[in-house]
Amino acid sequence: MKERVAVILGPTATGKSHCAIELAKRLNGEIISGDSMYVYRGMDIGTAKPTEAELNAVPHHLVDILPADAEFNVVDFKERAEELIKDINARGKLPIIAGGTGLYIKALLEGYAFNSVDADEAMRQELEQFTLEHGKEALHARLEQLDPEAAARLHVNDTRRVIRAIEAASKGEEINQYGAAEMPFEAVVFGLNMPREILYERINRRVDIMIEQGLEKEVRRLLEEGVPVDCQSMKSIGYRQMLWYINDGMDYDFAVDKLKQATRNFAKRQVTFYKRMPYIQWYALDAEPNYENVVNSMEQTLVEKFKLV
RNA sequence: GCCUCGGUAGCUCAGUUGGUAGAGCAAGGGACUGAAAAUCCCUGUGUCAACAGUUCGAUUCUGUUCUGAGGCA
Repeated sequence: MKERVAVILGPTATGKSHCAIELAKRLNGEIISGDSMYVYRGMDIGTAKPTEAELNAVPHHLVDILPADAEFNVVDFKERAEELIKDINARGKLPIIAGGTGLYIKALLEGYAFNSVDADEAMRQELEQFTLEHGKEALHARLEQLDPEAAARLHVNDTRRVIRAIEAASKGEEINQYGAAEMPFEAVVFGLNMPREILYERINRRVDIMIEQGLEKEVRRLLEEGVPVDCQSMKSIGYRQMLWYINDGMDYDFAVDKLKQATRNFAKRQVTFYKRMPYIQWYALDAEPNYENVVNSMEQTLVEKFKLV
């Protein structure tokens, strides 16, 4: 018998967290965050993390589990999420994954077969240095020697993926491109989306709210706490642009515009990614979404599918 | 009122010694298997301000008009 799991995903600012919490209250659920940035403590405003009250309303997992300078990746997520799903089901509750990180959720639901080669920070730095000195073509040529198939698939300029492929190949493995033959879960996957224009307006508004809530202060506090500017979390949307202002002298309003723009671009990338997840049941929302109806519909679907009482 | 310099892609501009035009940014589309809020790829038709004149042909030259900036009164 496969483990059951409900999922709510969608581009940023569509109201995923809200729906997940409502649904969890009604169906005796626990929420597993499927968001790559919610894991970091102290990064609340810029990640649009649910409020303290919301987090306490229903059990949440994979939120605030790591310091801001820690590393976290899709494999960490997959392992932890699998464990949590099993555990929550075993306790007779419903696991609900809510989040926007497409790769995390896709890898989990489709049972991605990752190879066994861990991220090797030293090697990555060395390869980056090599690229600076000899160029992207030379780096790509190295991969060509080790794994011609991967080299053919990866663009010369996509240094990040080329480095990962070399990292794996140097230990005699390849970057896998396959998942489980069939879905490892009894999953119901909901997607929230809205017309581009409306979504963009919501994003712009949400960034304005982040600014009012004190995003700048949050970033300055992280810096004071010694979080390095080049760590993973500080390169994410919101933090990166605030650093342009704080450390690089960019005009404040310009940085805020760039932040809005980056979020809009991100939302578009998310939607593109979800197109490769054909099992998503989409809810097309409008400017004033009636979340009550959406949650009712989700609840009904889950009750039928999982035969809940 | 006069003089000067402008008005070309959503924005900032380039350019055509007259043969209907191209960069950056924005935007759109796509990829994605251990950094994914990351990383990368592809895509440029627009009354060349309007009208008239010269010309085989005008966005390009000439004139007028509208309009922006600066200068002089």
